[in-house]
Amino acid sequence: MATSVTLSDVAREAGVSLATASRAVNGSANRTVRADLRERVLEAAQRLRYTPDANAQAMARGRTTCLGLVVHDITDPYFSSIAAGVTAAADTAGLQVMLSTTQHEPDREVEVVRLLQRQRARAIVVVGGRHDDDPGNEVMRRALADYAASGGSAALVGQPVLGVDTVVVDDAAGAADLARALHARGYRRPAVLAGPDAHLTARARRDGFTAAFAELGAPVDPAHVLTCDFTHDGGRAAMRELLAVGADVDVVFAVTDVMALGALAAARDRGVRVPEEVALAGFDDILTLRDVVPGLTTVRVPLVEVGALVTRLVLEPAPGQPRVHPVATEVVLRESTPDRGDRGQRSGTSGGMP
Amino acid sequence: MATSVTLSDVAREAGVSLATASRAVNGSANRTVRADLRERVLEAAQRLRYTPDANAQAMARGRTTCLGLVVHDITDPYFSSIAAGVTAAADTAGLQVMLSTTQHEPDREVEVVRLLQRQRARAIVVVGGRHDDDPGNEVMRRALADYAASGGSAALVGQPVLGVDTVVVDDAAGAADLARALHARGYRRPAVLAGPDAHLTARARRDGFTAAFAELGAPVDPAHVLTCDFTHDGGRAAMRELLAVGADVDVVFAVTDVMALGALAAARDRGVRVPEEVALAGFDDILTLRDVVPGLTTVRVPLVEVGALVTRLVLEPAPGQPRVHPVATEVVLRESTPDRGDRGQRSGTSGGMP
DNA sequence: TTGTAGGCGTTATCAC
DNA sequence: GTGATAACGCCTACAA
Repeated sequence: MATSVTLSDVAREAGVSLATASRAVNGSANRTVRADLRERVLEAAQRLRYTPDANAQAMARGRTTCLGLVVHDITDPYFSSIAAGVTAAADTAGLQVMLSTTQHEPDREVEVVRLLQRQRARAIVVVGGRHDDDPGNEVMRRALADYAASGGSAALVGQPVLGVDTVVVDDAAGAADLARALHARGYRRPAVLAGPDAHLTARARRDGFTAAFAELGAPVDPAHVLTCDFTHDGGRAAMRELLAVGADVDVVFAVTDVMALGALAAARDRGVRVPEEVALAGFDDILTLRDVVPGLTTVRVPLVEVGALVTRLVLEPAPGQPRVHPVATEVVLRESTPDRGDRGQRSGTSGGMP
Repeated sequence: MATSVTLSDVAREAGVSLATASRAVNGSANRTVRADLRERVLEAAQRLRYTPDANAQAMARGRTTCLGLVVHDITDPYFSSIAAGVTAAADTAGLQVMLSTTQHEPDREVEVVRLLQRQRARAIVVVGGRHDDDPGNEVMRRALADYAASGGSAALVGQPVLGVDTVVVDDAAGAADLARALHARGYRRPAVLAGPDAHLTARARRDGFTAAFAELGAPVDPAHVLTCDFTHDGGRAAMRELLAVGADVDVVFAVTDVMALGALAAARDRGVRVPEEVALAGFDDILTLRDVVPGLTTVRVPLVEVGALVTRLVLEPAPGQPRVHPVATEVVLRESTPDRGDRGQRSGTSGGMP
């Protein structure tokens, strides 16, 4: 920085030693400063417009006030809500949040952890479901282990496969609850926009959903479980596919709200009305969609709380085994899945898709 | 951090001096290192799992690789889209983003700028419309000036009243375009959920809208211009008020999409159907709403681009007067404001959805 | 090309 | 309670 006032300047101006100035500006641990001296120092600091250099403090103290946050895509309401929880909790703890986005690229995620380690972030929060690929996870696990070895602590929102404390949303149970609720509303021919097969969150939601429907005696047609990207466009593509083949389906479950939005777009493109011709449900209960009419049936995940929780977790690291903190969900029924009433029989002119 | 490998360790391990190690790890400007030596150093670094300390580098070099980003609320799609643009551009420039949220509190905004200055952020991007209160702006202006004096550069997305480079969305023109489009669709009795009176963005949108309607010979009833918070709940409260008095209105313009969502919630609460009983339009064209059915008529602001733009701007500071970079908008007509057809004259409509 | 040494701004450990 | 002074980890003239 061009010309910045240092603590030495302040000390000189106040006529005290550097040490005293330091103690006055940031109350030292045990040492204390005489009131009048501190007054003088503070005045001098103000007069000179002194601003402490956090980098220098970090060096001297051996720790920064930075917390790293890793998400895939900050425009995704899922991540931005969690991010809000993280920033709030970090703020409470007096930490700044360093935000990194990975654009859904695993390599980039590892890279970003390394970057955060360079910054000597005091803690790292990684958000995002893991994939079922050992080599990929292994790289990430290694990066986090390196980071931990350097003294930082990390935590994850996802699945406990990285050797760090993890907040785990009970996706399977939530999806099963949703399935039962839809069944109760009379749906019998569900389809699933399932996301990537290897994505553990997607898989848990898909499996929880299909298992519950099977248990209810209305097994999901395997042909109606569509793999796709875990994104808006993924949902859109899968829905388009579903519509293209004219699948006989009365409700579509997209494993995230954002994917459900993509599905909605596909339906619109094809002129298929939701929920009149086909019902739709998502997962997450993202904020922006809460007031849309017709409302999207979904499974609420307390995203902001999850963010705050994982942050508190990472800031009070526990020795020993990585902890797992489960988070419950709640089904939210809205207009996108109206009651079919007649328990599975088609009513009116349409019930399936074209 | 607990036990971290330093460059000295690497140098010793490689049998070279600290200086050589430094030059090998980060290719020094002019000095170059013999190939075999560099190889040895890099190997040693790898073996020891050396990670450069960005804080130490920042001290030695006199500049960090941090860019500060200040937004009101990261869960708001408006801000998160801009944030995405900022992080992308920052990443391109090799910078990390430090995210701070103000929760709509002006004091907090100033505080956050100071925090960023402590961190010696290389640049600061502030996002958010200004208020029409000189004292408040003066404090912020002062904080940014202090920051600039310390060698950083700042830029703003909002109105050019802070003495820094500013990206200015042409809100008035966008709102006027919207008004004309609505008029062309036959709307004659508009209401405005206007946000805070002192909020310059809100005001520009409101005034652009009302001026255009007045020009078209259908002036907005002043009683139908409602002041409210610049938030979801603000829109909701205002809409509730509007509905409570049974205002004679055929279209409601909320000055942001998020406020329009609040309005939608209020309508739903009261059992008023949109757009059958009253049409609704917003501003921003936030991502999440693009595929909702019925679509929300709005004015598109290229948010991600705005974020990238302001970041590029702040990273190539120009001497002299603060620059102003205007950004144009585009009306997007959707189903929330169907053509009234039978009313008044028609002119060609723009945009629109399938 | 390589090494030496001073300095970046602060904290912390000592004596006093 | 206060003040020198040695770290902290790295970069960079400057000297060799």
